[in-house]
Amino acid sequence: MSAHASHQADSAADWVQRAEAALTAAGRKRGGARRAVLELLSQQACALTAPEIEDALRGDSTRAVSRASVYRILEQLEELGLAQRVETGQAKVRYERVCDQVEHHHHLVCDECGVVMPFSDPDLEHAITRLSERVPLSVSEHEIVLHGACRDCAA
Amino acid sequence: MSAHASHQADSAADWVQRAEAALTAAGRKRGGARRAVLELLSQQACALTAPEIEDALRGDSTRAVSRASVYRILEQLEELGLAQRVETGQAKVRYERVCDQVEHHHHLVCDECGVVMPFSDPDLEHAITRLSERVPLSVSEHEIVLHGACRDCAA
DNA sequence: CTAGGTGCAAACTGTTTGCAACCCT
DNA sequence: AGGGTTGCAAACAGTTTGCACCTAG
Repeated sequence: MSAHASHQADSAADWVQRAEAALTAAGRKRGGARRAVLELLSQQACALTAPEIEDALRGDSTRAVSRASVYRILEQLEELGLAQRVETGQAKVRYERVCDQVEHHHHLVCDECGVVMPFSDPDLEHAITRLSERVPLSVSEHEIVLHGACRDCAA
Repeated sequence: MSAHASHQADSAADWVQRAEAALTAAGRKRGGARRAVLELLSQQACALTAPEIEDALRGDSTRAVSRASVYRILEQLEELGLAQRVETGQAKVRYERVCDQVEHHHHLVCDECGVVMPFSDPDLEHAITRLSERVPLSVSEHEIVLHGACRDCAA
């Protein structure tokens, strides 16, 4: 872990190591399934779904990991802040009417009780608009969700 | 529907009316199920999931609407820009490792081919940070997803 | 030995689809 | 009459859970 040959590879290895350490610190034992998932995630440039992880590990060289384990492992990693969820669309979606009079807005979600509240912010929209022009995608929509604890739950 | 008694009610009625017009313009006929869904959505302050809509219409006074219809109707409304999807968490999620060296980033999703690409923008983060302090939620995380067509698909 | 790790299969929940009946225009 | 609209039920896909067995510490 010396120089700067392959930042990607290095940081990947570092992450696996850091993850193992954090897991141990959290009082967990080692396991082949989790090791395989960590290894796989460490080599990814971007987010994967649980089924994608399951398939990758089953089909590919490495070690096959059962569906249940994949989910349980991801849950652990998220709890320890070693991995993060990313919602990119599809399934378990909410709908609301689009109305000119109800200006464009986004959502606040309380992860405790599940309430969803709307909010809007001009600065944010402005930043998004400018950003949309510099990105390798012909942006048609955008979505922002802030997660946290609502006043009742935070109390 | 004269003055300004209830802005909420007025805009809701307007939306239903506008929706019906748009649907007719798109060559669709009327139907009781869709009418019920429009009515329900028009009265909501924020986003609902399909199951919530189904339940609300079944249990409550109005007209019960079958699951399939709810989904088909929402799909139509989305196509015509009368309703919008909002992802607030849960199901069909992607995971990626959290790594200090890989700075905080968000995602670009091509709605055509499904590719997911990462991006990051300081201005945006700044706007989010400031916003987080003014919102009725103790924000712990945020998520931004830009949807559109990637270069290949847009070509 | 003991608690955590893993696999398997069944249960759930949200979403989609095939098909027949129905109603608006 | 004709085509969009609905409902019902079955099929799907992602996620979760119960239970038995295995394994690191």
